[in-house]
Amino acid sequence: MTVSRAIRGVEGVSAQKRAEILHAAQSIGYRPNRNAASLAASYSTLIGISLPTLFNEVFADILDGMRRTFELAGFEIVLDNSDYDPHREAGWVERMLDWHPAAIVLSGIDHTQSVREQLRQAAMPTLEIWDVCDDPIDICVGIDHEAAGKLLGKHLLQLGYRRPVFVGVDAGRDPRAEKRLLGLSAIFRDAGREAVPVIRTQKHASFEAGMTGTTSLLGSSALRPDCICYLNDHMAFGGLTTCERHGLDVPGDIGIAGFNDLGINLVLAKPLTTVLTPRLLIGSLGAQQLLARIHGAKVDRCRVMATTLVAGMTTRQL
Amino acid sequence: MTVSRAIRGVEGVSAQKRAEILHAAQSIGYRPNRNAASLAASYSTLIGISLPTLFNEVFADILDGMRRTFELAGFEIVLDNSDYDPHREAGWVERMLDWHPAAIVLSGIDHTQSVREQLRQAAMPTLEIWDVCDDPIDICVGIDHEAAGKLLGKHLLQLGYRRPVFVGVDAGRDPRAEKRLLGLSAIFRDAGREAVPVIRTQKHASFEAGMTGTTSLLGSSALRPDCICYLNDHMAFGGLTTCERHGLDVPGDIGIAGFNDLGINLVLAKPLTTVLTPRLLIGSLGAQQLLARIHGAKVDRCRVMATTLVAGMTTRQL
DNA sequence: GCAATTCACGTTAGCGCTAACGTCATTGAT
DNA sequence: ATCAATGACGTTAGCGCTAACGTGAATTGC
Repeated sequence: MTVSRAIRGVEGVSAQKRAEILHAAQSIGYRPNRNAASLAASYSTLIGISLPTLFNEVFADILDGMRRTFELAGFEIVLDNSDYDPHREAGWVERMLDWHPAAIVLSGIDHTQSVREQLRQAAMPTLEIWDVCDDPIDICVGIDHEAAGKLLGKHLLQLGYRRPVFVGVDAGRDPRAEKRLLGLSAIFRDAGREAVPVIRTQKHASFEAGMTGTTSLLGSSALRPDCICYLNDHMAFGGLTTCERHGLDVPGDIGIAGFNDLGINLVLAKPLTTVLTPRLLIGSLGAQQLLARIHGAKVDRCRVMATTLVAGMTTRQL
Repeated sequence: MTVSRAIRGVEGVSAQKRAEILHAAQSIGYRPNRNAASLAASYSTLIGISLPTLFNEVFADILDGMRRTFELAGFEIVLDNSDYDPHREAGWVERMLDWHPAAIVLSGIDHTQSVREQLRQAAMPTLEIWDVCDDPIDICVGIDHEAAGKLLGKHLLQLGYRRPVFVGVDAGRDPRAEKRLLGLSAIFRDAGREAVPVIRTQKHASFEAGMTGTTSLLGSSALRPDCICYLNDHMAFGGLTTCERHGLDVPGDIGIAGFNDLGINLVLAKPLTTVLTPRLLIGSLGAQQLLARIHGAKVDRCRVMATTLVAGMTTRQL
């Protein structure tokens, strides 16, 4: 028992004895068994994190922001990729809970009812990250995606665009993108325009998906957009090169807008018009909030971070 | 005990009893405690994976390839980012072993001596992925980076390039890149040229790093390269736009080559000359080999995958 | 028809820790 | 001198599983 206390750094051991014990442990190569500790103490140093995908700078950024904070606090990260499938996520949450982790992090706020119930019933500290709502499972930190869509919409409207088209992925694959589309659409509807038409691709939101979506958009004679809004900057860049390949001048013939202000935007001759999202900040703030929550402190249930419009050179200048 | 058997699907329970037990478990919401199982059985369903970073399509691809295989086999992934620091990796391996995982996956073959010793002494199934050598800790699956560097070097030489410069990151930050540089350099040295000069940036291998490195390269009057080889395609693209911003025509004034054939290459008007690496394949094959190893099967200690030269439009045409 | 085998299921012990509660010496207040 | 408080360390029990070894009935072989 004294050894256990000494190793965990718990009070009740004299400095001399502690040094003695640590030295002995070192010399025989003793390592505590974390499974046994977890079992006996009913607390854990595992944090489960479910992300839709890692092929997306957004989640890599958010994860990086969290990782550093959790690591300093001595937690290990158990990762899952849900591939944007709520049922996969639900299955993972169930299995994850069998490990009795210290906390769970989920992407966004759209989860199956069973996930919500299980996490709440287990009184598991749970962080929903990247999207926000009034009634999170436990706490949430992210941005208001609908507002971000409106931010972009207002800017495009102000620049004189009237017939935007949105290029995204299959409905339901990315609920946040749908909310941004909703906000964008609302702005144009308020301005007396029709709802923003949508082109969807089956791929994930990659450079290639931007190309695929744009090719089918430009091939369809029905839509004659004056600007194209993409799910994110990578799709937008794929779209940009596709437009140019089709002989269209950007922004002369058509405007292009992305989302997130990803790393590529720093090196483009023609930087994308986009919306900057503070991903690293969301990650680190989220992790801090969650740690506080694990330690029983009272924290805000919901933290909404600001987004910033980035006026690039792929849309008209004011 | 019968319940334990029924739930694990182990032999020795009649079909009727099993159904009865599973039904009862379902109805009371019973979930097995994995910490207890791990403690009692001395086997685990955790697999620890250490990657240098997720801001790199390469490791996201490899992880994705592994993930699917491990998931089907019922394992959970505990992830670490070493930030290319062997000592961080070593610390994580030590802590990870305290969980008594089923296996460990490390990136590359360059690890601290203590990591090698600990893993070997624990007889831990260990996969070293993305780089290969004759004496892996346990098994390895990847590509021959030096050979890949030579592949690119031969191609550039054949195209008539004589004064290449390599743009990468700080020495030691990416041992694989150093090996590719070694191969590249060897080709030009064999052809009677000097060793390939190197420009290094302190950032990670991003679009921005390509820009930064290229800016300092073009600013230095000492080097007058006829082509620039980058650590990877993202850096190459950052370099490409930077060259063009400096008024250089690519490939007219200067050639540019990347590495990996990343997703962006699909949408570029001027596709990069690069070397295709089979990342997904490496990931899934590696995972399969590791699973076989976990189950005690004999597997090849080393599997080397082929790379393919991609002749793009950022270098002269033959 | 009886021992030997097989099968379904149960009992015991222990995996390596930690919470909770001893024990005993030391300290300090009265 | 007496007793309560404090601090350092030890003892006991149990976290929830599973390996290994019963047990007792049904089946098999000869």
